[in-house]
Amino acid sequence: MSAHPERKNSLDEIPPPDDDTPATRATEAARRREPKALRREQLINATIDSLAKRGYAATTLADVADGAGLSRGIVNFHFTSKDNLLSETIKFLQDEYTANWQAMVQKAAPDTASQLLAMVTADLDRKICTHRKLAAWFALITESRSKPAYQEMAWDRDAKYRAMLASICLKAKVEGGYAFDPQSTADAIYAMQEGLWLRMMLFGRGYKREAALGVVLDALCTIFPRHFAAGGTPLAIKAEDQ
Amino acid sequence: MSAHPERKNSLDEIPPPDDDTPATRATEAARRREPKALRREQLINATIDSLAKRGYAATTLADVADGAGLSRGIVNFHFTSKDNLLSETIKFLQDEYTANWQAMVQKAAPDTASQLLAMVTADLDRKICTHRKLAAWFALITESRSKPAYQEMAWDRDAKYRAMLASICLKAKVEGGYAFDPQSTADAIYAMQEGLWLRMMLFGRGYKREAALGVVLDALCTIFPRHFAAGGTPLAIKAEDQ
DNA sequence: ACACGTTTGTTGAACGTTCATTCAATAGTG
DNA sequence: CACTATTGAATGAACGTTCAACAAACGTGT
Repeated sequence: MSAHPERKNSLDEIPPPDDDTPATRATEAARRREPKALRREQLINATIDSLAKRGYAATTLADVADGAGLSRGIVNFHFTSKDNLLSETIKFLQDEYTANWQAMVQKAAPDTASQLLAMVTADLDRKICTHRKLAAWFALITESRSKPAYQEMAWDRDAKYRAMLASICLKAKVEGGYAFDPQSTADAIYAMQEGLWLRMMLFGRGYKREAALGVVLDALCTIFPRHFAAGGTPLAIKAEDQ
Repeated sequence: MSAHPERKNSLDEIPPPDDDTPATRATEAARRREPKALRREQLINATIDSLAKRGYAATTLADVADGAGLSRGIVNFHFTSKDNLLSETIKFLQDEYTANWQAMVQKAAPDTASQLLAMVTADLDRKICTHRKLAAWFALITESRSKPAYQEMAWDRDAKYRAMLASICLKAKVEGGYAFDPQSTADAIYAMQEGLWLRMMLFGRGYKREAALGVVLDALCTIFPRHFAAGGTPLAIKAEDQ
């Protein structure tokens, strides 16, 4: 009855639990049974796709709905308004970002160099540092002038990351006897990473994750020469001198 | 006859040559005599204002015209289309940016430290690093996904700056006996500056030019310890060792 | 098991608004 | 009188939102 051929959302699609009706996967019926949260995530993903492909200005609800393989009115049912959809999208991206680096730092070894390396590589992680996610994030954050809610979220995200980075830089300074100011150094590193994000976003196929990673690792070597070996970036754990 | 009270363009307004009619500055008549290029610049300035204040999505031709104190159809007369107006605006910003750092580098002393300092402070110059210009630039550049012309301009701008910065880093490396890779270091510095731009754009009143300048100078001290003294950033010109 | 009303998710057409663009009319200039 | 710059109303397209209709799933009583 409907004209939607198939839903073709981007990757990270979770196959539904496959509960009953094992036969031909009655698509229409199975789709309807998916929980509300899944449908919301599907629409957010379609929004990210649209933002990345067409930019903020050209992202329409019709395009989002088409991208998700659903009909026109669907977004207003799940998100009540376009503004709200975009708010939830930026929230999704920020939450994913913060959760990712926090998890990576927790998983890393407790020594200073490892912690620093974890924070810095988290930003360039495969999961976070996709072209579409970067493009969507910049498209949204750039419009934050007119949306105070965005700005607040961005500030929050920033504050958490900066504080953590600064505390690690302080530890490194004590251990390595460096002369730098910890907060200033943390700001410099953080700014460098956002600048590399911008480059990756702008020049997609011309500046890849690996290139950015190389720049970051080189920078760590020159800033923390007693914590990182010159070559690639094996970390020389410091413990002998105080 | 018209309802436009006064034109209230932002700063850098060039007062018209004030040629004849010395009396009360017959506004309407004087305005009409201004050359075409001036009117175009006026409209571009109004566009930057609108982009900064309302964001890309909410920037309309009506708003630009109002900002310039002119009527609705005026933009299409001078720029034929909105797309073209935005193209010319981003071109204006990029040209101003490139001309500024090139002039500052040329004016600076020829030693490595001075050249480096000139390049780096040019980005944070009063003339370039205005909140409205940053906001407008990000708004436009972020939408470059859908506009290949923007991307090409951005690539050009980047290439010039990066090449110059890399060549200076190479000189510094030879002079100072540093271990870093020159291109990688140049990329790191450049990325850091764009990241600081982003912060300034996002947190307007919460992160000022002076703060960013401090971060950059500190970074120069740690990266080029033989070229920059630790305290503020007086540059210790290197000439004695080879 | 089955029938039936309720709830929930979904659709697509309709509405009203906003906006870029066009253009005929007008005013200023040489 | 040409010519150029400017105006403001008209046009038509695009978009967000609303809503009546529909369909599937669930609950209840039998």
